[in-house]
Amino acid sequence: MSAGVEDLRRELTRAAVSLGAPDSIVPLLERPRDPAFGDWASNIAMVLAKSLGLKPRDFAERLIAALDRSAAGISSAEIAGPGFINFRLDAGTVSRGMLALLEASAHYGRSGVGAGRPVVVEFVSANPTGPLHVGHGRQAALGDAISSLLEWTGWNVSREFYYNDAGVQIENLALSTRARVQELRGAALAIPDGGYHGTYIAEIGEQYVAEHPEDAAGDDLDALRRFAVAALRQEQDLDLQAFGVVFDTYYLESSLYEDGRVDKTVAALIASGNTYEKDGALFLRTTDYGDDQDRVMRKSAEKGGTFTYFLPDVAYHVTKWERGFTRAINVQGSDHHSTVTRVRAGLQALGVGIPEGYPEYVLHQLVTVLKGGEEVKISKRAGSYVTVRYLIEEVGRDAVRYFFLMRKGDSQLSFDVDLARAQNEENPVYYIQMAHARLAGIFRVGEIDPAGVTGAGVDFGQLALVEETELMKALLDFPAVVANAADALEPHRIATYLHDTAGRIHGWYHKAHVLNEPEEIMRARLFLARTAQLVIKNGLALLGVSAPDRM
RNA sequence: GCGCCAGUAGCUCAGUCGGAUAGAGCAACAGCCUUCUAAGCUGUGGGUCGGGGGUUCGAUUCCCUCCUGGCGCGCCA
Repeated sequence: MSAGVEDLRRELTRAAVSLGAPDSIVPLLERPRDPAFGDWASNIAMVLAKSLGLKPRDFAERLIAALDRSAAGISSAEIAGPGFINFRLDAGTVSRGMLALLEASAHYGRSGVGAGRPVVVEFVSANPTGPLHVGHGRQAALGDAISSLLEWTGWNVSREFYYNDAGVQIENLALSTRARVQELRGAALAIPDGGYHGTYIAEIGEQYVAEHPEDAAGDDLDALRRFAVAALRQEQDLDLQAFGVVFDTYYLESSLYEDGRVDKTVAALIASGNTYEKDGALFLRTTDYGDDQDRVMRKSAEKGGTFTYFLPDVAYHVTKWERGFTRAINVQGSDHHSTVTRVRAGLQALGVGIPEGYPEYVLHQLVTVLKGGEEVKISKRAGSYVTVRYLIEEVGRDAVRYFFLMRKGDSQLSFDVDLARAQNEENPVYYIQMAHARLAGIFRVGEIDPAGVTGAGVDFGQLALVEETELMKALLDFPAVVANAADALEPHRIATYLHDTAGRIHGWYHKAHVLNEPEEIMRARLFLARTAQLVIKNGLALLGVSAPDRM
């Protein structure tokens, strides 16, 4: 956590408890809006005063009297307004924190609350029926950043991609490919209902014929299916590569059928007594677990007698648990939010000890794409949609990543392609990268090795500008920001923090010259430049965005 | 009809466990380059935090209700 703050929190707790507060009290410490108030503020006196039968300001006074300032690492504590207590950290606390920052360097911001426990983060999980579209892009950026946040807070993360390579949609893919193959031979195009109309299917059809001259008519549906799936998987892999996202595992839906897990799961659910048959179909009593209606697991014979999608989904999540992932996070589009209750219900119905909130879900709102001032409809059927690859080629990987991460997942996102392209010079990601590049420029021009900067001999008294003290405070906040963002599974907090911190760096850079200043000043400012650079670089790394030394 | 998400400056959005004068970028206006990157900095203007009620020392934040928008509610996946 932020250097000094935990000491202050601990000492504040001790003092409050000694005055009669409950042991469980955790004082809230926050940055005052106005830095003139101090470094940290607490409302603890207002929270506790009533239950202790005191006026807030009176209680605050006793609390301050009970504080051991040196243990708390503060130089002053003042009562303000209705009963806030404003604290100022002593100089030693700040300088120790800054030295610890440099010491940690590339590791600064990491913490160990995860204690090496395993967590599986599932994201993208696109069906192999087309290239990745802009919605997958948001999910890829979000899932990867959440994974990084968890890694930075000590979790043992596995990034997983679930492939729906079984079932109706793959059958439709095979049939659509066959229709294209037959079209090549002069037949009228006959794409089935629920099939795929995109022109990329035609390209796959051409490749198939070229590589399978023995089946120029497309009679072998099995071979067509395998070929099309392989081709689209490769396309998606290339998309992910271009985006810089690497998965640890790919889990195939088809394997759940092959190894009997689907059948086993049905049997277990029936044995649990949570199912019933109606109109020839097998239902699971999901209403017992909060769903608004019971769901079909296996269709009636007249509908084919096959399983609905959600059964293999349950079987799949059982494997996550059995593979030792006591924590599982699914990143999905909000259009799938109805599956949340269902999957959890299925896992609970099995009664195998999986906790109620398993898996956790991060749902993001959908992305609309604007182009030429008009919304581009994302439709696989019509074959018209904006791909991840296109966005990357247009505005670059860093900008795409940052755009997808700068907003809360709960907010709808409208990605204006023209604007993103035209915005090249006013893009927030460049603003942040520029802060890093400017700092790197100081070392380059001064011919100083940034890695050689040490805290030795730095006189922190030289860093007395408001821009400098405020920047140091921001830098010392970074670990707490990372921890909070990881806890909330909200990478946009890192983006917001970086933008704010970059602004402080630009302001400082403009005001405080570094090179060719008197020795003491230059040494202190080089130290600040180096530490600020590290924080920006670490933060951008968390988001999967590069931190160039020169722009 | 029911469920989930959202509604904050002209636009796009932040706002942590309820705190002090609600913030940033873009857009607008006025300034700043012989010194480490002007992809930058400084300043100005701009708000019924969707409406109404409630809880309390205090509500953008919590509760209720209504309005608006997106998504979902299938023996599709």
